[in-house]
Parts: sequence; structure tokens; C-alpha cells
Amino acid sequence: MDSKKVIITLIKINYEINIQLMTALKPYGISIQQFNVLRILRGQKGVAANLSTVQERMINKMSNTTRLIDKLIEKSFVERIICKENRRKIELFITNKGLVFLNQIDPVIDKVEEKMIGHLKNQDKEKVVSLLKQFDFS
Amino acid sequence: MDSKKVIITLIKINYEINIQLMTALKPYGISIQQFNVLRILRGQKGVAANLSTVQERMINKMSNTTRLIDKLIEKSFVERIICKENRRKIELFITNKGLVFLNQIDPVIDKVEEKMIGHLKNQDKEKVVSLLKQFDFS
DNA sequence: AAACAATATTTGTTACGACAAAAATATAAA
DNA sequence: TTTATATTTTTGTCGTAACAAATATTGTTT
Repeated sequence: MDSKKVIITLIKINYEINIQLMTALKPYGISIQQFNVLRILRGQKGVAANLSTVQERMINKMSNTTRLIDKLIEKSFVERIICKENRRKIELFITNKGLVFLNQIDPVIDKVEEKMIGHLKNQDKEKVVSLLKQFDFS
Repeated sequence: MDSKKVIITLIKINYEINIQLMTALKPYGISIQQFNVLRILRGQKGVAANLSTVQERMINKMSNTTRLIDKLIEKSFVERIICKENRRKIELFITNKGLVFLNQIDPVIDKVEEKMIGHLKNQDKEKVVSLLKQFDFS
């Protein structure tokens, strides 16, 4: 099989996944990127996160995290404080409002994900992941 | 296995693929999207393509094809003529310069694709594709 | 023909990714 | 201490995606 075909298939599937996720989030007025940043901040469990910490955990490392977080602050889902020990750094927290919002959305996303691949056998899901991890990006 | 893990893995792999392709194209001053439009136009083998034809064949159907093509016209890789029979339509052609350019880039992309998954067994490539096609986006 | 609907493309807006450069602060070296 | 270097975040710019609305043209109906 042509390598090109595999790549194109994967890119198309990714595109479809994105559409599904976007569509599910749309009624809630939040983008996938903002949603992911919120999830990262929730994962901190009250511990402050620096911008760089968030950035490391994001999929798109080159995105502009400052402005993504600006949007979340506008919505009062996130708070930004200047770090006392090192004033170059900032400290980011998810607010209560952000937590409530996120908890509301989680099942929506879970449902979309299950719809997309919930019918796959466990063995098949593991096979996809193991095959994808064999891709070489060195 | 968690469906979420499969989805996230796929999104991350797609991200890496994009980086590899982008990096390969960068020295040539062209984006993946522009490159793909050029390939679509080459596939026409001299037959004019309408904007809508190009759009149908693109992966990102919602992208702004008009402006993507504007960029290619600036580079003299594409020509745009208003269709005589139906002046709402436009006719798009890849130029000779565009063809030469594309032929120069093809092997570069092929090489990147081979580097990423050329080492996979034929059977494994087919397995990935067949598993990915089982995803449900209805 | 005039009005209306359908089709094809363009334009405008918002959000984000990629990336370079600037700004602010901290740390280390001379 | 002054200078240089490193770190962290912010800002600016461009390209593109998503999407709505506008425009132009054609086709259809009355």
C-alpha cells in the first residue's frame, strides 16, 4: 500500500473528528482549543499553572497561548495572576465558573467520542494506537 | 481501551504529520493547502476546473478557496479565467510554471511520507487504513 | 418583462496556528 | 555595579478555517 494513501486517510479522519468535536462544542460557545486549555487547568487540581506549563501540555505547541487564555479570562473561566516569586511568570487557575462549565461539557464530548469509535472492539482501538505510534517523526 | 485515548493519539499524530509536511515545504515558500490545490489542478490534465470542483476535492471543504487561489495566482502558478458559457463560474488552470514547481516538490513530499511510515509493513498500512475507515462520522 | 429562486463566487469577520521580535524580569559574569 | 545572557510572556504579522452575508449571474415562474 501507498504511504501517501495512509497519510491522506489519516488527515481526512482527523478533519472529520475535528468537525464532530467543533459541532458538539458550538452550542456552548467555546472552541476546541479553549476547551483543551480548560481541561489542562482543571488537571492542575488547584495548583497554579504557568503559561509555559500549559503550552507544554497543549497539542499545538506553537499556538498563541496568551491570547487563547485572554479569551477564557473574558469568559471568567480562568484567572491570571502575576507570580510573586518570579514576576516574569504568571499563574493560571480555572475558576469555579470554569469548572462548572467544563463538567457540563465533558459528557457531551464523551458522547461524541463514543459515537465515533465506541463501536470498535477494544482490540481494534489498541491496534490503531499501537500502529499510529509506529509513525516516525524524528 | 478508552475512546478518548484513541482520538487524542490520532490528533497528535496528525499534528506531527502536519509539522513534517510544513517543514518540508517551507524552503519552497508554499503552504500545504496551496500545494494541495496545485495537485488538484494538475490532476485535471489541462481541463479547466471550477472553484467548486476544487473545493469538493479539498480536504477542508470550508476553507476559503478564492483567497487560497489568489495566492497561487500571485505566484503565477495558476490562471483564472471567467467562464464564457456561465459568467458566474471561473475556470482555473495550473500554469507551466506551476507544473514545473509541483514536479520539483513531489519527490520531497514523497520522501517525507516514506520517512514517516515507509518502514511499516504493507499489512500494517492496510490495517491502519481499514481501522480508520471504521470511524463513524454520521 | 418583472419578480423570484437558484447557483457560483467573493468579501468580511472572528479565531487560531506559526513564527519572529519585543518587552520585562531574573540570573550570572566581568 | 554594570553588562551580558537567559527566561518568560506579550505583541505583531501573515496564512488559513469556519462561517455568514453580499454580489453577480442565470434560470424559472407569473
